[in-house]
Amino acid sequence: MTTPAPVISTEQAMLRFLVAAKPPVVPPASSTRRQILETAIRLFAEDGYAASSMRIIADACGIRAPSIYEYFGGKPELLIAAMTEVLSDFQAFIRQVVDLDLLPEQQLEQIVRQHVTWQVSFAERAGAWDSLAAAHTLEKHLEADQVEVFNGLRQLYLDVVTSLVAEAFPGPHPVLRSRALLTLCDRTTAWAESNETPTDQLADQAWALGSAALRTSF
Amino acid sequence: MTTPAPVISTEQAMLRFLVAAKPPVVPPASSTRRQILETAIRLFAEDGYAASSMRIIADACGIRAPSIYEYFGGKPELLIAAMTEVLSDFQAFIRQVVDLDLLPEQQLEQIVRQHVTWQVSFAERAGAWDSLAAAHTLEKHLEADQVEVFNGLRQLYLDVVTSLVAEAFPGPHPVLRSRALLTLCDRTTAWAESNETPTDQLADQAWALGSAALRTSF
DNA sequence: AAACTCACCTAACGCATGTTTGGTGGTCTG
DNA sequence: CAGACCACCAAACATGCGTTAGGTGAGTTT
Repeated sequence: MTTPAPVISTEQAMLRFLVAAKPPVVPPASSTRRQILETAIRLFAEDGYAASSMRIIADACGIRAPSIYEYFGGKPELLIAAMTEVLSDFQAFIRQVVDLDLLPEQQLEQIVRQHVTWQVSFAERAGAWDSLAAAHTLEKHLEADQVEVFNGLRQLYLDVVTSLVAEAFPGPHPVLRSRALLTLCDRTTAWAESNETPTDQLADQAWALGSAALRTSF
Repeated sequence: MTTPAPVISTEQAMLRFLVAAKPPVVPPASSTRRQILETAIRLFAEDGYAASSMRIIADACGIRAPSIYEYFGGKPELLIAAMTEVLSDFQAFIRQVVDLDLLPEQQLEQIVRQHVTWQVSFAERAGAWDSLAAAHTLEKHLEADQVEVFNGLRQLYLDVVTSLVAEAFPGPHPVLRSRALLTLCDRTTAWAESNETPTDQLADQAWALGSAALRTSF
């Protein structure tokens, strides 16, 4: 299942990541469609796929279930659209701070801070404490080939982070250390001792914990 | 929702944790009951609550759905039994290495290693990559008061770890740093670059990453 | 041997689900 | 003003769900 994970060059990883920015295939254009999508994102993340029936999603939008079929082919398709929307949004947000001219450690810090910032906004958008755990749960309901598409997109991001970690914090197990760093980014929001902790402070904490852990020698 | 999290003394936290070891209220005694319980643990963790119907669970045990009602009052009760079993098993396993005479840092290392070891065995038992994420998803299907019971038990463990962290690695935000440490314990298994990585090595990695992060100064 | 217990079963219940059919009313367009 | 289009809907469908009722047959007890 897992390969020995060759670490590609930072430049190559970043270029691949940047190039994956495609305009959405179907422009939204309809506000009802948009509302259904946002509601689905929130309910799927909060309550899970099975617990969010088409009727419940529709009611939350002020419409009836059959109307959803005007915009989406069915429930699985709605799930794919919701997950695609979230993943694309995340990667576009990260792309804003990708800069080939930054030093590796500075680039890594920028990405960590942007990641934490996005996570805070996702928690507000979807009411979910952990976007990655939610995604993993939801993927149980998808076909294997669709899961591969999402994993491929995530891998582009993981490659960027891994190559930066390997450059900025040389040492063994760069993949494992990258995953640890990204988990800190995903979860720091949920660990906050108060809901009013400012985002900047959460980003500080994630980077402090993460950069310390990255200096680990095994 | 969250209090300023007073850190209680290590001794007090450990005693509370140890004292919570009660014999199960209902002795299993029946092998069919045991098989249903283990199957439910696996399917709930792998596929989720809604996707694991009574018929599917029963079929996996070689019986028919109504027979489950000979041993459990219903599906929610089966879920509670499954989660109680897993949480009790985990805490009993941790209890084996709780030792009031150890130095805080040594005690913490023992607990981290035991935690990682348990996580590996849980992954084999239930096919799930993250017991805590699975638990959080499943708790959506429980009544609030039952969730509180589980949270109370988890808090006993978190208190032990937090007090040890505060003693062994003095600094601000002991609760946040403890949660980060425990997340490393939960997830290191899933990050392994191969499924054949020996448990000892996973424990090494978790403790290396964790103890490095704990030295963080904010 | 009769009575009882036990583990399990088949059949069926009411209900919620995803989805399809066949509209309805309003707004543009000729 | 007729007709096309659009966004939406009520009603119905087959299916699968958790659960209950009632029964069967083997093993034990009296």
